[in-house]
Amino acid sequence: MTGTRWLSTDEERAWRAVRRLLTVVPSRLARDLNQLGLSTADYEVLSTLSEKPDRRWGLKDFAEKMQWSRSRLSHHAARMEARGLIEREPDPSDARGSIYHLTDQGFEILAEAAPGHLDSVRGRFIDHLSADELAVLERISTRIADLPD
Amino acid sequence: MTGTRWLSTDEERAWRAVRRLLTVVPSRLARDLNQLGLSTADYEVLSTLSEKPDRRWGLKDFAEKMQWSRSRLSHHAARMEARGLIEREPDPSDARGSIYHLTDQGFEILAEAAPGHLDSVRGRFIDHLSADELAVLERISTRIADLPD
DNA sequence: GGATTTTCTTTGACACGTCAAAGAGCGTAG
DNA sequence: CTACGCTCTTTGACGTGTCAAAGAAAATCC
Repeated sequence: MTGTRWLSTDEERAWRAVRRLLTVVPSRLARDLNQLGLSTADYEVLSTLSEKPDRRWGLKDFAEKMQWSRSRLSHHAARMEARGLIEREPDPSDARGSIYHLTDQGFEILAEAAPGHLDSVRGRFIDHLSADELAVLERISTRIADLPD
Repeated sequence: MTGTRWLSTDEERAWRAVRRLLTVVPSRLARDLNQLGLSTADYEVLSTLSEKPDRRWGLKDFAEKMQWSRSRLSHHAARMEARGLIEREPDPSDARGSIYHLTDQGFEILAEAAPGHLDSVRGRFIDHLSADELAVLERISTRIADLPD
């Protein structure tokens, strides 16, 4: 064991607060989104797909872009396909590959859910921060997230 | 639909960064903890239990304290009991109730994992923030988490 | 060109969380 | 004291994520 330094009182209090943030924000956004008929994961898949000009994506790159494991994406895509939100076709240029694309229905559902989700992000997060705070938060977030894995 | 305001460029960039923080930090801490043989949930249960002087807690209050659903805690406790980390007994004062307490093994395992987890929190988060930043972050986190559900 | 290794997606088994329902005891109103 | 409603914990079904292994096609090496 390395020489462990315990947390100071300030650090401890701050860490407890941050831990709460880390649970509470995602769970509230998820709840709001559920009322629109989508899980957070669904929403991410749909919006990531829709950001690509042609709205199609091979699993490998798609998973990488989303920072998901391929297995996770494959599982989730299977479920979304069953619901008619996306479709898979074999990749003509590589017979091992699968290509995912949005169905019209998937696109519509995303379009319906997006404004509500945006309100949710505002109402549960962004609108409660000053521009300065948001800037600090972005710097911190980027720095931490960019640490080596 | 309410008059939806889209995100400004700054807000959008900041929100993307924060979203990344929200996924990446918990997942790294979870990974570190897994290597010590515990899930994040396990660790929370053990440490919450151990913080109580007598190390015993009835499910209802325990769940409330942890902000977990009773069902979730009951399920998770069943799994942890099977692993010998905690035990349940009937509540003598209310025959519907269940009382949870740490086993010696559970306490030992927590004691072994705690320093490593602490290093992890430092190395993946706290040590990369100045005292000022940590203070801002605590204020923000508290404010956001305390919003009405 | 044929064998071997690598890459890619899917599948299966399992741990986890949620929601709804079941099962049992408590509390109270009459 | 009995019947009703309320509260408590557990259970079951299901959607989800992870990890390991299977199955198939490419790429590489001789």
